[in-house]
Formats: sequence, C-alpha cells, structure tokens
Amino acid sequence: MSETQKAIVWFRQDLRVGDNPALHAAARSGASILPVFVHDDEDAGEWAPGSASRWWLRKSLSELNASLDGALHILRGPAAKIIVQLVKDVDASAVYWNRCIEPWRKARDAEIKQALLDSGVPAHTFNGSYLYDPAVVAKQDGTPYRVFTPFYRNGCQELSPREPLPAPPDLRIDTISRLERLDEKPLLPAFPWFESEEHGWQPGEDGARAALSSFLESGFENYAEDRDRPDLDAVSRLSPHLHFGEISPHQVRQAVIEHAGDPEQASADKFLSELGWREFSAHLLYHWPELPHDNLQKKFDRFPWTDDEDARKAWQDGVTGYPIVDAGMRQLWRTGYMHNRVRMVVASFLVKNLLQDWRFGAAFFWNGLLDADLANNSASWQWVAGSGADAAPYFRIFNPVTQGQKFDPNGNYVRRYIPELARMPDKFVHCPWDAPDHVLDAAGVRLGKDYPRPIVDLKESRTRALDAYNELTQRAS
DNA sequence: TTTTGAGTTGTTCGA
DNA sequence: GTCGAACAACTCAAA
Repeated sequence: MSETQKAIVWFRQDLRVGDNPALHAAARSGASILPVFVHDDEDAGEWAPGSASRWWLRKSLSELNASLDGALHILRGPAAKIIVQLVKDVDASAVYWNRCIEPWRKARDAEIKQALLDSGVPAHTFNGSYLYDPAVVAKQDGTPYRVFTPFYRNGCQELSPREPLPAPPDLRIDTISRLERLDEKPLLPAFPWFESEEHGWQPGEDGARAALSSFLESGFENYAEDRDRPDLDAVSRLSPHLHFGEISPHQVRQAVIEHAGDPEQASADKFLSELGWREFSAHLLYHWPELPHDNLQKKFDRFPWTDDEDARKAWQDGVTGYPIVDAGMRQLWRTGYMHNRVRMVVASFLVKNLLQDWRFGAAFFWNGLLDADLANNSASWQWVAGSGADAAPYFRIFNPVTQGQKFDPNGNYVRRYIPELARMPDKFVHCPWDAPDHVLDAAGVRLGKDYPRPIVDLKESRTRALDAYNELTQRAS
C-alpha cells in the first residue's frame, strides 16, 4: 500500500479510540486516516440530538479530537452528500464506519455504501456498539425474539462477544487534508445545568473509563441489592458514555467480569443482564423500526389517551405533588439524568395516572436526557405503557408513595431535589398531604404554596387507567 | 406435534 | 402485620 492512500473513518456513535473496530481496521490497512464526524440533523429529522445530548456531543467531540491530535474533521449536512463528496475531494481509497441501528441511519448508510461502491470505493462497516450483532441474533426459526429472557439466555449467551480491541498502536493520522472547520456555537443548548459543573459529568473516552473505574470501586459491590435505590450511589451512570460510544459494551463487560472474578457473581450477573437489556432494546428497534412511533401491540392504537396540557406541564416541571415523581423530573432538569427506578415511576405516573400518551413522555425524555438513545428510550416507554413487545402488564401501576417509601426509605433522594421538603420528617416526606398541620408548620411547608397538593387522586386515577385498559381487551375479543 | 410452564422492575384485597 | 391470589394475553422452548 502506497504512502498516499487515504482512508476516511466516519465516527458516529463510537466516539472512542479504544475497541473501535472501524478505526482499528482502517489503521491495519496501512492507509493514513482522515477522521470525520458529520452533524447530520437533516437526516435525523425529529431524532436529531435533543438539548441535553447536544451538550454532551459537543464535549465528547472535543475530547475525541484531542485524542486524534486535533485532526477530527467536523462537518455538517446530509451525510450522503458530504461523505461521497469528501471521498472525491481527498481521493480516499476506502471508508470505514461502525454500524448504527436507528432506522433512519440504517437506510441512509445502506445507500451511502452502495453509492461508494458504485464509484469504486469500498465501505467497510463493523458492529462496534453491541455485544451481539442485532442482525445475527434470532430464534431457531430465524425470526427475531419478542421476549427478553429467551433472547438473553438462548439468543445471546450462546454467542461469545469479541475481546475488546486495543487502541491502534500505529495510527497514522492524515495531516495533509485541510478542510473547513465548523463553528460549534449553534450546538450550545439552553439547559440550566449547562452552566454549572454540579452534574459531575465528564464526557469523552477518559471520562467513560473514569466512570467505569469509579463504579467498580464503589457502587458495584452492592449493585445487586442497591441498584434500585436512587438515594444511594450504586449505579454505574455509564448510559451516556455507552450511548455515544465513548466506551464499548465489550470493554464494560470485560472489566466487570475481571473485577468480579466470576460472571455469575450476584452483582456481575445483575449488571450484565442490564447490558443485556440494552442489547434487547437494540434488537427490537432493529427488527421493528416503527418502535419509536407505533404501539407494537396494535390494540393500544385505540387507547383513550387524554391530552391534558396542565397535567403534562405539571409533570414536566416536577410539580405534581407526588414527591418521588417531582424529584425525578427535577433531577432530569438539573443533571440531564434520572435514576432508572425513578424513570419507571415518573413514566408510569404520566401514562397511567395522568393517561398521557407515552410518545409525549418519550419526546420529553429525548430532549432532556444526556443518555437519550432511540432504542432504549422507545423500548422502555413502550414497556412501561404496556404497548411493547414483552411489556409490563398493564395492571402493574406504580404507586408513587409506596415506591418512594420502598426505594427512598429515608427520603434523602426527595430532599436532594425538592428543597422545600428538606425539613419534612421521614414518615411524611413521600406523602406530605397526610402530615398533621403541626408537622407541616414545623417543616415550614404550606401545602399548595411551598409545595403543591397532589394533582390527581391515586386510587381514582388507577381505577380510570384499569378501566381504559379493560375496554381495550374486551373490544379486541 | 402438542402441551405446558415460565416470564425484570407491582398493587390491592382479603384471609 | 403477613401472605397468597388475582389482576391478561402472548411468546418461547422444553418436555
């Protein structure tokens, strides 16, 4: 291979140098590498990164650029046009990328690959983001799974994920091509947490590794028991790092197994199954590209969602009067993140107690979450709503008071995000409306002024949701 | 080939 | 206070 041969490595959701199959293969080809990222919002349409994701992406790209000696070329526009033109401009001999599963990317990338092939330039693509290639996992009869447990036990665990690849030792970055650099300012989001470092996030490959180490050293030991406790520091918080591909699930999996010494060890087993859920969501989106928009269970197309602006606003702003719900929504605003257990509680509350369409909730999360991921977000909202494949039974309706008392037993999570309840005693911190007047006085809480009264009655709204669901099943038969 | 039993995350009610 | 049953319907794989 001659010195002048040039390979484009197109980064997308794999903003890392380690365990990057596309980058690794390009380096091994001997070509000099032109690393590229394309802001392809026009291709993405409504699934362009939300406000929170934009903040993360900008930081992460800056980190990746530093890892690549400042050679990352960031462009903007429809990727088909940009990549094909770039190949011509720099006379590239090949293009490398790791595959994505979003329906809009899948379709578009197939076209780009064909266009490149037609012009005599091969596109080499890899599975970099999932332990098990979503295109490969299938039942005996060749059709995709709809239920998690057989998917995980039979579909996945018989396949062995690859060993993580090292960062390419002989990376030759192209230093000749000089392209126009993009002004990143329009990417800045309007979220308040952008201003402060309170959230403690460190986007980028180093930050991802640090998050993993910190989890293994502290939260991991009691992960199996404490992962449902939003008041404790027991979860990995790796989700945004995994979404942007700053670390691969292969690297995480290997580190967890090495640390635990045994994949069957309780915390390791539990954590690996969570990675399994990430795989399952990808599997669902890959095979059911309508997942972000359409109920997978068609009977839900007739569900009588209401369109209650006031209720939606109260939910978004964290002023529903149910402390665990409000704390979750405020955590989202302040940190771009929400603990998994609380996500289920706020989602159940929106969909079941408030009878709002899950797609409204999914869109709000898409904009607000740093880890917003089309597969996880869509599959999880459909799971909570009961409309998905292998979804929670509809009659499983979370009681926000019970959930609060069970998983935030001392109210520390609620107090962290709802300062107006900081002085409420444990007994009433999840149900301030039950507190006697003298307790409210002592805590400095005037219900309806300092902190809202509940916007719906739990028992009534539960019955209303169950009735709505029963009507669906009756009419279906 | 058909049957059978199990399946992430819950709540309420009545004994 | 504790405990089991009921709350649907469907997928999947083992028997």
